[in-house]
Amino acid sequence: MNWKALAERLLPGKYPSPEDYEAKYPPRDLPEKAEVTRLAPSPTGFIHLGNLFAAIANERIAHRSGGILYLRIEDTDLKRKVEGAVEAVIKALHYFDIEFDEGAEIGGDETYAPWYQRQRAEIYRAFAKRLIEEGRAYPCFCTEEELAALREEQTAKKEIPGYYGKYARCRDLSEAEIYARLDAGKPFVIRLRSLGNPENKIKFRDAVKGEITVTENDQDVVILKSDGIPTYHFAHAIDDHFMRTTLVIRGEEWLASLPIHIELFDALGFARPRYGHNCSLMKQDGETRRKLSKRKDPELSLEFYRKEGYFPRAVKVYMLTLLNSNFEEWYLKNPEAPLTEFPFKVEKMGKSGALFDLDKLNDISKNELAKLSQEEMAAFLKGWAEEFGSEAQKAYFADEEKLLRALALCMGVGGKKRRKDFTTASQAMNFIAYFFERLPRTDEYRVAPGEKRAILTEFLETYCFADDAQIWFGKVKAIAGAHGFAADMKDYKENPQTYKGSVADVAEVLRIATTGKANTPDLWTIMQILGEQEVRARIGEAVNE
RNA sequence: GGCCUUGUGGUCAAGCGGUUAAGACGGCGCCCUCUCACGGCGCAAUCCCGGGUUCGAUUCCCGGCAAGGUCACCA
Repeated sequence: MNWKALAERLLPGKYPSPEDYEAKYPPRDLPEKAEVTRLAPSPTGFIHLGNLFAAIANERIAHRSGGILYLRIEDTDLKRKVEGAVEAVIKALHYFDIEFDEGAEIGGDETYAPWYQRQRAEIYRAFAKRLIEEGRAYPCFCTEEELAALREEQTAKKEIPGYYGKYARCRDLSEAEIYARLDAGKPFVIRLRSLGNPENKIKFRDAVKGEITVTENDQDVVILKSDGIPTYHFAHAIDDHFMRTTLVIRGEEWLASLPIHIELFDALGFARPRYGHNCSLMKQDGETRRKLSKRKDPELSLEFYRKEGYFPRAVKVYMLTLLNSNFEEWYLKNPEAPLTEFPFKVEKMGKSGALFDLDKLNDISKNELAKLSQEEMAAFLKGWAEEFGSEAQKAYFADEEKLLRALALCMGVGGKKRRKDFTTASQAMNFIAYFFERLPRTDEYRVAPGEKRAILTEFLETYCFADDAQIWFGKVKAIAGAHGFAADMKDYKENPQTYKGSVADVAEVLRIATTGKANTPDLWTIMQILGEQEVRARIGEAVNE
């Protein structure tokens, strides 16, 4: 077999040599321990938590080590392409403070460009041609139907499905057979001629899993599709070699194809990068759990968190607690430190998939929001309201002074005694809404309508808008006493039967009348912010309601 | 089914031959208290199973079992 001639027939023309490429994409000039990592999404435009999860790991590893994080777009499958997807990825990750050093739509060092695989067709073909010349790759003319039939046959016979060994029909086609098909214009793909034997086990050190065993590959995988575009496996080997990736952090779904990649790197004569296969985020699905999926879990898209108004740092903190088991402890000790100071370690990454826990995220969110200053909170809420809020919510920001007072006095925002009532911007907006609008009552009065009217009327008649909280509450107590409610809680608890209720019930009437809700922050403060006129108006309405 | 990975409370997990088996979330209870929230205190709850090795296994070995992943001209 004249492989050289066949290679020329299959991929005609002159291509640069491997040495040319080595010179064109030289090793990066970086400090010794620096890691080059990458994110290599396909441009579907859909990013979810799992992508963010991996992105944070890659980003931390690269930047903690003084290395590079780049963005490569795996657009070899046209069917997956969505317009504007790359920008969407960059924007979504930017929201979580993940910045690339180079890559698609980023630019940076042009040495390793282009970062779209479609634009790198030449290099893949050059190496495919090389493999054919060496007899390590060959054309395959099998049609999809033939392959499907083969798979069926193998499955029926309970054999391992795939294109390998005796099933690799095009593997040993004679020269005459090959040229006959070529002359007939039959389409073909290029396959790797695998030299592996699955009986052989390889010990492999994975950066996150540790020592693992892999089985040698024996599948003659497709490296160039019939349109001349590489498959993932082939593109991965070439790109990660020439983009000089040092550590490939990727989802563990890739572990199964690691044998292919090992053989490909060897066949190509490239030194392998190190690999770290991180576990995937899981979701409880009925009785079992499964990997988060794009199809089934739209609520786990990053967009969901933006819409709800989760604070980006909170999501990041949660991801970090799942990513590095010692992060949580570190964060407890260093609540104010920038996240970038955490000594992120690949080895500390979990080996088994964690169930996504919304309760935990919510807890973190509350705490993160409670750390914001008034200005930060206002800016965050405003940004959210502008994009996702109702007209009314946008309007809250018109009265900035009231907004800041409400935030500070009632929510404790900016102070040391913080409330943690809300986990998201949308909740926060609902929580402060009664400062700006007269909301329909959401809670029922517990006291009888007559009692309610009497209490509210007396509140309006007596001077109850004192600028001192103690005096104000003294008045409320007085009203309670006058109407047969216990003014003192201890009294009430000791002799509940002597009273109609307690001052708590009286306060609740006032609270519902002015805010519509039975549960709010300190009522006196709320009244101060609303102003006497507004309070009188609201209570006046409530009397006759 | 083959191959690979993983198995500590409901969840995330520390631990790596001898521990009262950390901590966090959630749950429950108590305290604080005009409601809620915050805060404080406390409680319940875990080493997948079976064999070894060992004076001693959650930790090491083997075998089960279970869960997850993967077996495309998709990534």
